[in-house]
Amino acid sequence: MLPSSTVENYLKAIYLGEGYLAEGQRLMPMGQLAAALGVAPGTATTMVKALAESGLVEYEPYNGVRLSAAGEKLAALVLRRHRLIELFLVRVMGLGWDEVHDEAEQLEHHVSDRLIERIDEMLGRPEVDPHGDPIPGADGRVARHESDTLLTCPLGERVTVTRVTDQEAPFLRFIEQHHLMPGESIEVEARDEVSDSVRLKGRGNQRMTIGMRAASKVRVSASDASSRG
Amino acid sequence: MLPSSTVENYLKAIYLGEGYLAEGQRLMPMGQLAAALGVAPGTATTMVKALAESGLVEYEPYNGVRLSAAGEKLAALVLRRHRLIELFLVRVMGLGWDEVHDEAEQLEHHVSDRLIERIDEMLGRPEVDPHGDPIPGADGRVARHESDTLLTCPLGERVTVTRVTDQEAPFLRFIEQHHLMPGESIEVEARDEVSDSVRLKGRGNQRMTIGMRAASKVRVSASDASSRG
DNA sequence: GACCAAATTTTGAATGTCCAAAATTAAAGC
DNA sequence: GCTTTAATTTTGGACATTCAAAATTTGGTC
Repeated sequence: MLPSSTVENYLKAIYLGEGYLAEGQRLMPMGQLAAALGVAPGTATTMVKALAESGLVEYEPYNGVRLSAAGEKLAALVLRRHRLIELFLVRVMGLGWDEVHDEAEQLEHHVSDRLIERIDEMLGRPEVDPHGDPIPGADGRVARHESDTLLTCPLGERVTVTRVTDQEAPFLRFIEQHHLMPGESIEVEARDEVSDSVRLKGRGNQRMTIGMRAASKVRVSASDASSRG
Repeated sequence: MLPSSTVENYLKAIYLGEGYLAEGQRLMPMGQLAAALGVAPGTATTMVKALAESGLVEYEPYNGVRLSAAGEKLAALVLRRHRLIELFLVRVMGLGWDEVHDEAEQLEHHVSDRLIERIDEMLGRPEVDPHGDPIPGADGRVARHESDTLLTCPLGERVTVTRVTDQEAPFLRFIEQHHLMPGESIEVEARDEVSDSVRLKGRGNQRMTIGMRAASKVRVSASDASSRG
């Protein structure tokens, strides 16, 4: 029995919600899951119990839920479809990177393996989507390499934007307008806890100041010296 | 409230099932509808009553069902999406015309207006899909021009294939292999009721004989003299 | 005009997904 | 250790979609 859209969405939400606790015992609280999916808490409980029945998750009542190996693979494949579709919509269909998320959210559940393979081939087996998010392989494996954000990277060093971890259209448009998209080279000049802000030197040494919440959503890596002229 | 995939499929089935009775009072029998959708008869009855409630169809108990104006428009738009997607998959994605129907069957319910508009634009606002089926406009209007089939066209005259009205992959592959795809020029040499067969002269005057059922699924129009030399 | 077969509708029930509100449990403070 | 609060689960119910099987209607036939 192939998983419904709903099941795929639950698995994806758990998969994506796993960036918040130490290794090993990482369990997603039910409340967080319900909130992520926009359903009532009771609904999530019912659904998660069903998912546990079919072996896709491990459920610890009152504690939370975690993906099983099978569930994790399935979730990765959903994400693979999502991200390939996003990249396809931007590169081939010419849509804006701020408008492809919702479309992909729908299509990810209804595109055949055959078509996804065609898309992957047509795009040259890409490794990241337009937001810099890694695209899992057809086997469900992902190359996760840890990286800093604008909140954690060293001050006064040139870094390259690798990833923008917020899919909201207004935020993405802000990023685009300020030349903070993946690939751009920038530098963090200063951070100030009190004013909750981060000062940046961007393209053409243009200065800008953004809030810490926003800064935490921009991932960067040290600009590789070998990549410059 | 936007229509579910199920509702769209019911409307589409009624729309497509309307090629069998005289004008005006054309009603689709419930049994035929149920068969087209692959559901039990009782299921179709229940659903059609609900559709009648929401004004998408007119339902005459024990007689059958017909689309309302609203229902017809909606059905046409579903078909528009379906056919644009099919053409897109063939022309842009390079899939075979025998493998795009099922894919489109899924995607037609989940593609946004925005993306459909992009596809339409990218394909140059096409009028027919890969099978020669007309693509309704964004307003739901279709240019229906009547045409013959290989069963009804004049004998011994050159005609051009315009449309193949069976989406089954094996049939489409047969058509492709025998050069009977839309655009090909052919001639019906003879028909024989007793042997239930039709003899054709195809590309390069290649002879072939096909059954009457198959012949009825290939639509043709008189080859326009102005389109030669 | 009664009867039969075929088509159709009704009935009763199942599944998947959801909610609101009540009941329960866990955690934290005193 | 009791109590309050927050999180979670349970309960009872809704809605859309489906089925199988029983009941009904319709359209002929004799």
